[in-house]
Amino acid sequence: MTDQETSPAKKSDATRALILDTALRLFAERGYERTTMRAVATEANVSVGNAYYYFDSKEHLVQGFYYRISELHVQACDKVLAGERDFGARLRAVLLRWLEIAQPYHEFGAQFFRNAADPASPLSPLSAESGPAREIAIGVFREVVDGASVKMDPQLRPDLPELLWLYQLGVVLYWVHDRSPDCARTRALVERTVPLIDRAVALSRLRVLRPLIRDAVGVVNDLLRPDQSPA
Amino acid sequence: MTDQETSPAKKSDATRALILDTALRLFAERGYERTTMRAVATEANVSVGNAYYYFDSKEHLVQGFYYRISELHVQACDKVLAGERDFGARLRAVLLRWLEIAQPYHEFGAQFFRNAADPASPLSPLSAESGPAREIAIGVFREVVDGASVKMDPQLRPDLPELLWLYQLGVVLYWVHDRSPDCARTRALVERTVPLIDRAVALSRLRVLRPLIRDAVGVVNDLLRPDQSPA
DNA sequence: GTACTGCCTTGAACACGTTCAAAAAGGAGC
DNA sequence: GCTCCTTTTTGAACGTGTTCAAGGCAGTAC
Repeated sequence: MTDQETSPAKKSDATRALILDTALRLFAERGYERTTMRAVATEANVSVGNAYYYFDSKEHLVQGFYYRISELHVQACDKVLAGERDFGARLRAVLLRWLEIAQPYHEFGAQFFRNAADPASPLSPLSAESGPAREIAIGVFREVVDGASVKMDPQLRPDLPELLWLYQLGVVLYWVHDRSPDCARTRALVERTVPLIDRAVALSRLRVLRPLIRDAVGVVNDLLRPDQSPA
Repeated sequence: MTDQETSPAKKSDATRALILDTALRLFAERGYERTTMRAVATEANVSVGNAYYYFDSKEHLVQGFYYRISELHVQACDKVLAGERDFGARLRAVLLRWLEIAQPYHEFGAQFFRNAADPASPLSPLSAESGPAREIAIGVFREVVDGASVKMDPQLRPDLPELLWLYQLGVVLYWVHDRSPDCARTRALVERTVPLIDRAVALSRLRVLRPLIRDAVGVVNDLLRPDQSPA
């Protein structure tokens, strides 16, 4: 229940990293279910118990995946966002980039989200333990918004990155279910919903809509803030 | 992978029902994880193997829960919806009623949604196997819409029930995470989001919003229809 | 050197979901 | 009654995640 080694990293790190790398490789190769802890241990040349010394459970190995994807995504987004100023185009690029990066882990992604949906799991994107990774992910969307030339309800702007992150969560959920070749359907979802969001954001300036938006943002702030919700 | 006894019900039904009842009782008493198949079998006075003769897996026992809740909810909604014509009030009543009915299974609900989020699982609310139960659930929202005196974009009306069902899925997801006493936070979420939806539906008649709504409904129809999406 | 202390490593053992070959219990036809 | 076939029932055995008592293996103090 404890031991979230994010920065202190006391325990010998070489072995830890070796085990994690081995696990992620096997997950990608065979999928999550078909990768046994015994196999991970054997391939990493350690004992089963030793793997459990570094990772509290098989699920905890998955968190490495979450971090890795986030890192790669942030890197990739820096390049992708460089020349583009249009909000919709920026959002689209960021989402499609994520899909590309995560593609090798597609089958495995199902298991990831199975855990993520379990509130008891430390892997839930809303859990305190996922806080740092979540902040990074939301940061990408802050970048998308801040670097874009787009007019919108000023009340919306500070919270839009978080809302976009929630939207991405939805896209990922769809992606996880997606069995179409090369996940074409998920890409279609992005292509069709990004313009909708783009237009909705622009429309947020309409006077009639403002009170609605203000209240909606209020609900998100009061009840959906990860740090205080709902646990 | 087969054997979804929904209507044919060849196998002796008494034993099957006994096992299911026992399981649901134990789930409610001890939670899902702490209820072993051995315990279910013992309490139901059958052998472990026999339980597996009637239910392909422990997860399949959970589907019984899904059906039971749906049934109770539909029944309860008939009464609740009788006198009320206001859309917001109807929606609110239906959602709050669900929370009351599901309350005894709150801890267990976590496990339910863990399964539900797994696309490979037959328990996913979007899966073909959950089709009948889903239709019933959406039917409740159709009833909410049809019996309400509310003006809205006519393009929206046919799809609104399904959208509301998706919204309820979100509420349930929140509820599953909710650790506040008596799930007060989830009830607060309902109290605050229902008026928002009520206003949003009313605003759907605005000319400027119509194209946006039309396209959004189109996306839902093309890409979120359970029967063809995304699998 | 020896002893102590704290980190690391081990693999056997445990718990629980699941499978399976075999046996029991019905039932149909005679 | 007996035979043959299907449905149901059994419990031992298997696979896998996880735990744990025991044992190395530093490094430090003396």
